Amino acid sequence: MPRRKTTSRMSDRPTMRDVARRSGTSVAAVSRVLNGGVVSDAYRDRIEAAIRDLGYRRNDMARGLVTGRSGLIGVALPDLVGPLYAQMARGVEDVLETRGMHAMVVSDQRDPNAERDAIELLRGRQVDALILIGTRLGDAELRDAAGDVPVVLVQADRPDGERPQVRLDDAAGMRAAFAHLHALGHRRIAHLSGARRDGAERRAAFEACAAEAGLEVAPVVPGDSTEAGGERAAEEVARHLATAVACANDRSAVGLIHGLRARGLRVPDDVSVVGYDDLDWTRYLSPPLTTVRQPGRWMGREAARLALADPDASERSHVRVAPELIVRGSTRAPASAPATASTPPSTPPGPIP
Amino acid sequence: MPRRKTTSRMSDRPTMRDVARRSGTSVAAVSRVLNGGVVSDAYRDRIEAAIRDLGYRRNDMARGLVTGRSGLIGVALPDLVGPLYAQMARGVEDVLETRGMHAMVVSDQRDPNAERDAIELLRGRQVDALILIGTRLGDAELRDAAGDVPVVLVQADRPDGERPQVRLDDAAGMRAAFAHLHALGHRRIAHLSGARRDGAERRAAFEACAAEAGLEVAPVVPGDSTEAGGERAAEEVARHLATAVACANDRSAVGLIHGLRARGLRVPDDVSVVGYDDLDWTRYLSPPLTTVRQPGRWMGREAARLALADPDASERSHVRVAPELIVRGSTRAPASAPATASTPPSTPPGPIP
DNA sequence: CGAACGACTGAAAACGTTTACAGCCCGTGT
DNA sequence: ACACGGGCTGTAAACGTTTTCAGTCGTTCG
Repeated sequence: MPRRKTTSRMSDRPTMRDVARRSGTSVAAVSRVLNGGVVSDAYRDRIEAAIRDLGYRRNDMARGLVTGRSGLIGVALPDLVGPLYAQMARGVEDVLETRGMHAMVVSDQRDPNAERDAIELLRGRQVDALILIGTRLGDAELRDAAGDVPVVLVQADRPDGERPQVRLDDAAGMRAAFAHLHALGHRRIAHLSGARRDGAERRAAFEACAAEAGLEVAPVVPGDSTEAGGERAAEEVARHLATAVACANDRSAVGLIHGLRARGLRVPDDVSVVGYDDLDWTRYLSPPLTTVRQPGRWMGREAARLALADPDASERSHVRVAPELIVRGSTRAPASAPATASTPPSTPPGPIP
Repeated sequence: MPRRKTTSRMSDRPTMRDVARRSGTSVAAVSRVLNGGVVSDAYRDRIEAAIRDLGYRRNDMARGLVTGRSGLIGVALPDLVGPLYAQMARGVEDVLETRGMHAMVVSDQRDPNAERDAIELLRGRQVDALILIGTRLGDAELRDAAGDVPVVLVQADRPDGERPQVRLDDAAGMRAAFAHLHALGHRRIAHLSGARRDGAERRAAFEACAAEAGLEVAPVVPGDSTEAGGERAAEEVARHLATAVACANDRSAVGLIHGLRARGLRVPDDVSVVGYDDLDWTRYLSPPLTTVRQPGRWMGREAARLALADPDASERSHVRVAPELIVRGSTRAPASAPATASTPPSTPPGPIP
């Protein structure tokens, strides 16, 4: 039996044609009802009724084909499971939602080649803009992969001056952590570094702070961004007799605390530890972790705003987000040199007796 | 200046027409090269060269429009930020990736109305199937919202016998937790219940276990799924003099431990606590949490497999995933009645010095 | 009273693909 | 020599929308 040509093949989903026929009008009228064009009330009623009766839903692919836009923003991130990235994605959704748009999220599993594929995929779907989180692609590769689609970079590996982008002010975060420790009276402060990925700036800031404060002992002990790496680092931290450690991230801070404990060192009694990231569960550790909060959701929001902004508008397109120090239980004054002052939020240099 | 009609308007992205012209062939030939049809080698070479030169990318919207399929599986989940859901999403991606398909993930923020919208959106994008994680929609609502798109349910609130679905065997998980506690020698075991959402089955299983074991004291103390709820529950747990608590989820278990500690009760010395979920950080608590692991990623994989399966194939479409008990440091034998036997499942009896 | 105007309406042309179909060319079997 | 078949190729018709443009019809102004 030949298919009736009056109805579409894909599972007989009704089309605007069907709606038009049932309501005795035309597809143009239906389109106008759907998109808020001008239609008489009588028409509108009849068409809306037909839409309900038929259970009609618009086919966004066809729509996108003719309008040349998809209402989609592509988000490529290294990993859906990392809480920070997920929060960013959510931030993006927050603002898209208010514009009737949506995010298409794909994770590239930290593989630079997969990242290119992800962008490819997103472009095929005609996304209206791309938000690249933690991209490893350089300027040229990016131009090549993204073509003419507007791109917003979030925490890019190699910042590209030209493109809109949002970055965490990692230096400021590390300065806050260091200042907190210093104000508590610590003078032997170590840094547990992270993966090159986002650890470089934090490490540089730490070294700058240490130099500025004139610390004689400020070892940088290498870690990756894992608990295991932190645990391994405990040995070296202990060897340096550091009384405080500013870590490049929470995960290695947690590992470090375990390693320290395994060596009979207590936190914060013997060693103070401050993390970086504020993974949402670190407050439930004992002691609760003092750490630097990365406002992931907010960064996602900013990124979305940039992606939606008119590229010609002369708005500033580089957003630098300031992290916030969250003081909890893993830091205190060293036994040897008691605290002199509590740390005010952003740490003007406290008086030293 | 009128636009040349030979080129498309949207940012002058090249089309198959352009490729055909440049290579002196036809769009059909180009399409065949792209989709692995039959073409002579000479043609293939010329066309591939043109594709490279022009930087042509296929427009998946146009393609989807004619083929009636999108290569997309829609995933609706309550919240991207919850680690379990994110893991499920990742599991889905795992298997789609191998089929050259992709997931379109939208989070409905736990709101049943937003969930309907999400499904609507996904349908508009012509997803080839829908994976609904933790849906609250009932059978009828679902039929209405999803129409003829194949649907796979994951951890649905109200299981719908007809549709393919994957569920965690919550009863088995709770039985494992209970058995572990009981084998350690605990006889006053409490249950900290969770939100109705996914707590009902766990609670029922607990009560069944308690009855079967003939426990005289087995209070169920109400909690929600938050740390705060767990903390509040500590009071009542203490009042019942329970020596062990099987919780409906990790978050409230963590809160409970805090609350217990605030009352001077130590874990596991005075009270053993087992969680449920195995959030990936609970191993870093002190003590590390004994808990029941939900294999989120694996569930996601199963769901994707079901979504891709031929609906007519007489495969079994109900998958029940068994959780695994992870024994760590938050449980031990009660002081009053030392352990009689170790728990068979995952704890080989370690030598006791 | 005629004409111009305004508010609505519908036909039809895109949009960039896939695919059925018909055509071409060349080699082969009879 | 002719028919036939097979391997490639191009034309054109969908797919379901949006949008332009030319109407239609009543109303209002001059």
